[in-house]
Amino acid sequence: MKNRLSQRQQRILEYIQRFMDEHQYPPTVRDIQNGCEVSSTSVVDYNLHKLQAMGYLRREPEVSRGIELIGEGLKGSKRDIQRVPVMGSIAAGEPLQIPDAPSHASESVDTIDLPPFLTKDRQNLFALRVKGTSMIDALVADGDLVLLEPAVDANDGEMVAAWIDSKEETTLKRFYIQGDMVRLQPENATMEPIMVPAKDVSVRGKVVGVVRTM
Amino acid sequence: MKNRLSQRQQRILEYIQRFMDEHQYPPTVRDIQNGCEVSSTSVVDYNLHKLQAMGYLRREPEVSRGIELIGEGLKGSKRDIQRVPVMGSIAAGEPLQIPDAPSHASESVDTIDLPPFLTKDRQNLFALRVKGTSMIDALVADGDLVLLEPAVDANDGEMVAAWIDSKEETTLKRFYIQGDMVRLQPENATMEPIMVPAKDVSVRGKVVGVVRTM
DNA sequence: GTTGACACCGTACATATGGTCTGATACTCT
DNA sequence: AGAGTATCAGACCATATGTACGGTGTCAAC
Repeated sequence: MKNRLSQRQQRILEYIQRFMDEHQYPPTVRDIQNGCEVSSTSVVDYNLHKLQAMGYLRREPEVSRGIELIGEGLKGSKRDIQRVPVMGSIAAGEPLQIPDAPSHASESVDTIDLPPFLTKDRQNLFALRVKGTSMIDALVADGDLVLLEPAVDANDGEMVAAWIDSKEETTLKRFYIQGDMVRLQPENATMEPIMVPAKDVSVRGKVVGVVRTM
Repeated sequence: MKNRLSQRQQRILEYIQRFMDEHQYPPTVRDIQNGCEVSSTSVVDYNLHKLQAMGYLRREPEVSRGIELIGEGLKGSKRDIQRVPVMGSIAAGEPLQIPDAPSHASESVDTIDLPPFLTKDRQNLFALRVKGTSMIDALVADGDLVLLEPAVDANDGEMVAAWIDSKEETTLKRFYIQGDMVRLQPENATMEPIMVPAKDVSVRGKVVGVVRTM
């Protein structure tokens, strides 16, 4: 299976995206035919099969307009939004559950929908509501929503959500390795850094975004 | 025209929302018929006409699945996202155009899509990219995206984008009225407030959100 | 009672639409 | 050149789907 899009497939894909931005529903095979200057429905059908095989879209057989863009096919589309869970609050010292296996069973958690300019291809994001002012100097305020990408590791200076064994809590801090210790640095002049053995701390996620509403 | 939804119309509306969240396309009249336990397609058609007249949705005649949710009908739907223009940068002193009449003609501007948890019913929002550190102490950093609601007025202490006649520029500051003067207060210890006559300053928008990506 | 508006039902119909078949054309590879 | 593959054109069919039309029961107004 060739993995590159032919010019025609590219055009069809863009047409579908454009169509779905304008209307709230997908185009028909014949819409695509006209919109992309194809002379036959069968050609469209043929290429849609190809696009489906390449994972750009899914089709519901026998269903008019039964086209769903998925994966790569969503890029650039208005509809490329991710629903991410708000896992609770952080820095208030409460234990925090992190989605390991996608715990989609628990419908109870809040979710928010994020547009692509916030997610930027990252997968399995989750969000936390910040409690407290420990990161105030890093421009993260009480009540802000921080967006995290799951991670088990971090580079010096990155802002992470980290689990501290001894305290049995997850906290939002900057991460620095110092020998076999880890320094968790709050960004608040009135607070002291936390030093813990590297083996007693585990990174849960890196902060990739901050959102504040007023 | 009655303006309340009947129980059946309520149910149909919710069904359409649910259907469009699950699939990427709207339901057919018969989907609705089954999903809402209606015994006839014509009843669905009848109620869809009603919903359309009440402004909950739009229908494209003769088009299968030609249902678009609009206005109130979008509430609670995953698709309730607003596309807002990024009008440029602010606080760097460049003149800044603000959308008065919807200048949708200018396709050149960047846009971002905002989910409902950020927009919260507000209309005609626009965004600006922050240049500089004048609001650093208000936790707005260089490079942040601020979300603004058009306004011609502000209360003391609100963060606004304001046009200053004498300087011919728009700037992001906190807004305070002092007699017939206006104090535009930067939130940066190294910067001085700007005092201008009230008649020479016009508020363009209030900040309603801040977004930062890393 | 009669009327009329309203919500609902059952059905029939036209067409919008996806799928398929047949064959043709271009391109690669041997 | 010949085999093989990818692509395309046009026609055709089955069905998915929007819509029209006639009819029923209810309820309030007159």
